[in-house]
Amino acid sequence: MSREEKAKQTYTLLLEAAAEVVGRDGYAEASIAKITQLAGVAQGTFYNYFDSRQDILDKLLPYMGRGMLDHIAVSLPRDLVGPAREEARLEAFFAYLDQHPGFYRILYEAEVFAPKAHAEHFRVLVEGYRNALNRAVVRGEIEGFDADELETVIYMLLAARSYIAMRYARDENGHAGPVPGHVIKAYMKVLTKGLFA
Amino acid sequence: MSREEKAKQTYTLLLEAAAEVVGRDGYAEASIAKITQLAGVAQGTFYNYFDSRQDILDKLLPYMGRGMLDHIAVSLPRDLVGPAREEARLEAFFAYLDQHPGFYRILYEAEVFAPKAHAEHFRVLVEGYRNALNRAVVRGEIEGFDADELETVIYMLLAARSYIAMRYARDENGHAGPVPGHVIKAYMKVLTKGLFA
Amino acid sequence: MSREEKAKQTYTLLLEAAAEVVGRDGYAEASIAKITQLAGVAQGTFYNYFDSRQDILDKLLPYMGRGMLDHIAVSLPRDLVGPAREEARLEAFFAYLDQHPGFYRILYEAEVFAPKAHAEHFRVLVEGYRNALNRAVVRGEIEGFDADELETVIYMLLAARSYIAMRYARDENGHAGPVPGHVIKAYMKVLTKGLFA
Amino acid sequence: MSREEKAKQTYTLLLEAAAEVVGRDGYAEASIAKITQLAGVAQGTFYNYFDSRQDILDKLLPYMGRGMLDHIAVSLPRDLVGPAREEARLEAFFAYLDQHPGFYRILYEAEVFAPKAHAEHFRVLVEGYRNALNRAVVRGEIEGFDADELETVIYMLLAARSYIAMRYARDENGHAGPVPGHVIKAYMKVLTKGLFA
DNA sequence: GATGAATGAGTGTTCATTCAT
DNA sequence: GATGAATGAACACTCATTCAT
Repeated sequence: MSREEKAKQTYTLLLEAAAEVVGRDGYAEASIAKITQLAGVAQGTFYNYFDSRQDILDKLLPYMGRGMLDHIAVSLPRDLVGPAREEARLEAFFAYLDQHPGFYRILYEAEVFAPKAHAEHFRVLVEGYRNALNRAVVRGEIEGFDADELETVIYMLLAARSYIAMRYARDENGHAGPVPGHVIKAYMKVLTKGLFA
Repeated sequence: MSREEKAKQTYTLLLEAAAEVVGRDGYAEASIAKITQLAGVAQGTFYNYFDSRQDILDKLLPYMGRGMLDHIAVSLPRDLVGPAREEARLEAFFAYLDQHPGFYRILYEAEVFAPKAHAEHFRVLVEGYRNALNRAVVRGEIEGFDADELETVIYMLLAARSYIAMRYARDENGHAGPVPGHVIKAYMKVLTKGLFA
Repeated sequence: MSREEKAKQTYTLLLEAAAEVVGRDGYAEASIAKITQLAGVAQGTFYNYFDSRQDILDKLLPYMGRGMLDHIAVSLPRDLVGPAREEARLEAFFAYLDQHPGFYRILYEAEVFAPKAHAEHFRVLVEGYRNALNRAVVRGEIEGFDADELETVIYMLLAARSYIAMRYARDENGHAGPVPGHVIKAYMKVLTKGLFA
Repeated sequence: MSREEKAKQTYTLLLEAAAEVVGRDGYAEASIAKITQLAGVAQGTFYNYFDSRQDILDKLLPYMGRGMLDHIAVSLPRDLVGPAREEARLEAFFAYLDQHPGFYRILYEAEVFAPKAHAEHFRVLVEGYRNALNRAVVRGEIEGFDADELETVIYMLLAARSYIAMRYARDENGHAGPVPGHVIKAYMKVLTKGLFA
């Protein structure tokens, strides 16, 4: 392995270690000592790759977030449209959560501990969703919402994801797990016919 | 003032000070030194009223949450029903937020820093909502959702509140402010007719 | 001992400890750990009395400098005038140095490690000297130097003190000691008749 | 360029870089990282030329000091004698300082950070001065000082140089500059007729 | 019950030095 | 000989908690 490759590897090693520590203990408890010990390098090595503790915390969500978006993009069948497409999107999100149990804390604590990264993550997320919904509008699946209103809807969808994950995708120990079917069903009912009949 | 009254007063003083500090600086930055200084008592005094720093953090959300629920209950016209009742609930929530700018941080950071209190707060919130929605079911305003599904809907409603507050109820400095009308409109459209036509 | 007295005592204890450590090891090697250990208090206690490491370093020279000036003032016979007064001043300085072996390092490293304190110390020193020389001018002991030139002379006198101390008042281990008589004699010869006959 | 020449060049490159860094930031802030970066070599390369950080710091003053002495020797007109020769020496020193703004810090911080080099530098300086003054004695320009006393005078002259440089040869930002004429005049008056008339 | 000085474990960060490539 | 990543000891500083007054 060349020097450059090894450096890249150490960088990733540290990032993965940080992801595990933050996912397990939260940002507040993620000390450099824990991260470097888990990565199997000396504390000083950390500072060859990151400027500060905050620096790696800021890079954590972009790193994981990219993975999540890729997963969802890949999981979504190309030809699926309408409400079914939205349902698939939600299930892909929960599937990713199931495979990456730490992602929930990394994502939702970021508002507090890595606000810039959190804001950027949301910007990207909202932008992607905006394009998806606009295509649905063009296809005639969505009617009667102007652009501003659609943005609010996007926040409602992201919000629902997050709270459903908080309530249903974790057992009493905070570990990840699958989401019951009736949850998805309720979500889809609201999106297709509203709450008030 | 009797000894007991004075003690009660100091207790409340500390709680209010903690609320202000946490609302302004967040849980992580809320040191005993800051809280006691704002309350105008010595650091040692703190430990006559609370077991530990975590103790007061755990009591903060119940204390504030009660205030919020009272505000909403009082604000809701008794005879309002149907979607209009839900709309009034949402606006009462934002009105409370506008008057208590620190509440957003206290509430949403609690998941990280006072998880027990956060869980209990949600239990109470969900319970209240469940009763409200069940009454709507009895009135025939909501149809086709079983009990489990209704719980999911409740989480979606709470989620929407929270994310809308995060996105629309704070200016770029994190200060509170009113929510634009089109946001409420979008929220109500989803609840009354869904997203997909 | 009252609380206040004890606090004052701890403050002085820390200052004395710092003086000893800096005098022995220099500013650069004066760690909080060394200072607090010598003072017999916990590391955290230090920060109840000083804002930072730099803070105590900045206070060291004023604290010691005051002692030195007092010593010289007290040592100088009131009625001594002319060159003999200057000779007595020099010897009083060396006597102080002999009793406070750490003072040399504290004073001369201050230019690097506590520049503000060093500048202020010199300001006070120069001011005092200016008054002394002006009185000698009035007495007719000094002639032919204008105010600007007198200031330069003061710097030459302070310089001589310092370099003589560096060369003659310390043994090979840096410990203090008395200054040989011929040194004083040479100093006085230059001041009374110059170098070039 | 031969291997040996290239090695010599790298050695000098490092020394010059160290001189610039120490002159600008002081010994305490002169890290290997800064020095090697300025020299344009890797950190590891440093240790092919110097044993340690202290090693290069110890070699800095001898390297610069030689330059200063050469400058003074070259500047001094051969046939100048008496007080005028001493005056020329002082002005040559300040001229060197003006051209090498970093030299002041390198020289005067050396007592703290490179004590061996500082002592050796003084030894050389004093030796040179001793020869100069002895020649003046032989020429009959100086009278009434024995050998020991002359050494003290030398220290007084070096001291005056240094303090005058500290006070008059630097602006408020620590940058170098010329010395006012009245300073030289006062210096010469003391040397030719003493302070006390 | 109120006080506030004392405590000490814990943290992020720096940097001279080493050594495999 | 040149490289630069890895090392780990050292340091200043914070803060929840205790306890004698």
